Amino acid sequence: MTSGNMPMPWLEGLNAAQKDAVLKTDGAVLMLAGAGTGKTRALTTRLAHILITGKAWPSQVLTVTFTNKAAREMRERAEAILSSPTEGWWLGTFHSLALRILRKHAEAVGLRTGFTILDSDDQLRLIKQLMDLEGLDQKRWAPRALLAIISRWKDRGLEHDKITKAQDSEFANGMAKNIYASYQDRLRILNAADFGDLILHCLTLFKKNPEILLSYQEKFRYILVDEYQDTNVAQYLWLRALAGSSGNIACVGDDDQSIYGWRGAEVDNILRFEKDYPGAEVIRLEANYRSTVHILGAADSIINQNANRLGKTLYAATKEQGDKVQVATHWSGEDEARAVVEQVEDLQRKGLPLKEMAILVRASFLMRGFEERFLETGVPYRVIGGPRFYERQEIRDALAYLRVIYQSDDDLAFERIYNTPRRGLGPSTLKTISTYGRAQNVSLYRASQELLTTDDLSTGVSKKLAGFVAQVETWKTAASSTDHVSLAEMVFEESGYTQMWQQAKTADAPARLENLKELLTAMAEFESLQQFLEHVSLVLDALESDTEDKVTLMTLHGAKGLEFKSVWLPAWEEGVFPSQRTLDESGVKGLEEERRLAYVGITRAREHLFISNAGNRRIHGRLADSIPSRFISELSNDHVEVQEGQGIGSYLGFRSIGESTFGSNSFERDDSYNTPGWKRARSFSRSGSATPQRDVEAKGNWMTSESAHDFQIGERVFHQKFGYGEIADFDGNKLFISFTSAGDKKVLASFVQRASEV
DNA sequence: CTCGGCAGAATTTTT
DNA sequence: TTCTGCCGAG
Repeated sequence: MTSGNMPMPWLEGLNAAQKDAVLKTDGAVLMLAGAGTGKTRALTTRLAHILITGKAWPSQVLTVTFTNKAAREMRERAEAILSSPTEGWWLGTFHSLALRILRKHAEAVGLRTGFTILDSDDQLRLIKQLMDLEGLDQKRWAPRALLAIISRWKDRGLEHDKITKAQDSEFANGMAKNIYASYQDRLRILNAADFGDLILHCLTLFKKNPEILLSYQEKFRYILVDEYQDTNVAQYLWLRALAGSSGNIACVGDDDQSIYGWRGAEVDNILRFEKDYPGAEVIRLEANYRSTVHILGAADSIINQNANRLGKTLYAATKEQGDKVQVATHWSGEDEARAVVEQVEDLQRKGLPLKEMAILVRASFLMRGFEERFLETGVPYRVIGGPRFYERQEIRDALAYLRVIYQSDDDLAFERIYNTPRRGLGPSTLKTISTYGRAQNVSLYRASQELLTTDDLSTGVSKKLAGFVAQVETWKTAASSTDHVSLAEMVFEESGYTQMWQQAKTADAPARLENLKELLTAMAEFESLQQFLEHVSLVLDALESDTEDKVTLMTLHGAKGLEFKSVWLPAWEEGVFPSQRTLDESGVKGLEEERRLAYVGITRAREHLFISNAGNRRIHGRLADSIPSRFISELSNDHVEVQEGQGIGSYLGFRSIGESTFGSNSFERDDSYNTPGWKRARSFSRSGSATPQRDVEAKGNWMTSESAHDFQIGERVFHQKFGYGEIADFDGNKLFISFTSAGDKKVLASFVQRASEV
């Protein structure tokens, strides 16, 4: 390299392995990067290095991530190093990059320009329609399961005509394959593609048009891939096609963090990298800059139980031994939540900010107990997860309106909104429209227009439908003379959609209105409605503020890539974690994936880690006995400390953690009136200052907090999470409220407001 | 067409 | 326990 003496300030602070990963730009490179080893930094620096040293132009480097968030982060870091904007770069998620290619060659794969992208909701509705058509009983065969089967086929790069007997599924006696075929037919007619198609269509495009593939192979002189362990077969083939034979491809991944096998990810892709790219360089990043010795030791003791791995040992970059991992057994799930929240408050008292703490659970139903406890004690928390922004009902409805205006033959969008808000048009009218449409081979919207000129509809229905069509026509006209944001505002208003939510008396209505506003903000960043619609389903993300000081509550899956100073991993019980269902469905392979999930959870912690289980847990409303997870016994004794004072004894089968005594049982329901949270809540309600609140609902006028004696028994009140209810009793600053849908709860007075004031 | 009441199911979900 | 989807009454 001629640049041997050139100063390279961007390499500063990297360790030897990281520098290696940056400097070996040519040929295939696999970076095996353990948790917390600075892989994103290495990858971004590599990208910057290629550009700064002039090895390629930005347009000649393909950088692939899995999430928008990761893409955004890489962009920001690259911008910081290069101090130049990254617009136009080929840096993005698999799906957005594939879409970018497809938009240029839509006709080559049987789509027309401006094709729409289906999300899971659209997909499911289509599947249901097709199952109806085939006369399949949806009680016997779950549409969701069928959709999953088809999606997995797509993940494996299989088109419907490639499904062999061996790959066919038991589903409805082999009907899955047929429905897959008709599903693809429908998509083509609708001029739509689902997420899987974005990759799959690219593969078809490359296969059928070698010259197009060649042009991309020549264009992309370097390829960089993040989270390689999560790629599915289709994505793997996509990358291989683009890398061509010369293949300057660098992939970063960690086989130990592969936790999306159930979604089609193939750990095999990473395991066989060296075979795919002969002469590939393998670089191991093993210096962990995140966690203490004990935490890494615990993580290692778990992941070591897996047989199928490339093998890599994380060592702590720090000498800091830190605290041992705290392991505790609780009587019940409620006790566990109580204990965890107490620990949270304890650490907060010692000066640790809440945003440095996280509770990571296996499944979202486990969150409830913690949420309730947080609400009761007044500890601010945020839930991460739940439906993605663009998957929310109100967002999808709003988008459907815009799609009907922009592309009136979008039948899925039409179906979605033609009776939302209620206009007295139901399934039977839809049936008439769609029968007509199918006969005349026109879209639902067109069919509606034509039907209005006939007398096939009753006068009442005809009038309502005519009103709706006329409205859409007005908006279409307005679209040419109004900017897209104002148009959207106008549509939401005139359609009565905003009003529908304003009048809704459900607890989440205010948040939904807030989301609609956020949607408008997001739209403003695009130049036109068309541009916005083309990208919205791939790019739109809820903006979450991580500046507020709140405890994070999320699933283990959601936590990948994040880190916190203190982490709690509750509900380590057989059947819950590892999940019984995974064990049943995927056996040892599933168990190993669960174990990797445990590994991911542990390695999120920088300084404090708490692992716990409960002997009794409410699952589906039923109280179930449970024994501690086998993962607890896999933790190395050297790095673990069994917490005294809240255990319930080893009779539950808590077998292998040394001979530690569990201390005396203390089942005392220690009253919650002494905790910092309660005191805080009390001062809040006096001063009326910021009150803890579930994040999504944090914007509203509820801040005018009340204290308990402002209320009367029997009064109707509103609570942001639980909705409407009636006050049954007081207790200090807490109210016992009987909620209409959420049942009886004890909540802080500062959380509720008079129903009449909502 | 709409609303209310009951039966049945119930992970994880980067796009 | 809690949500969804279906069926029957108004």
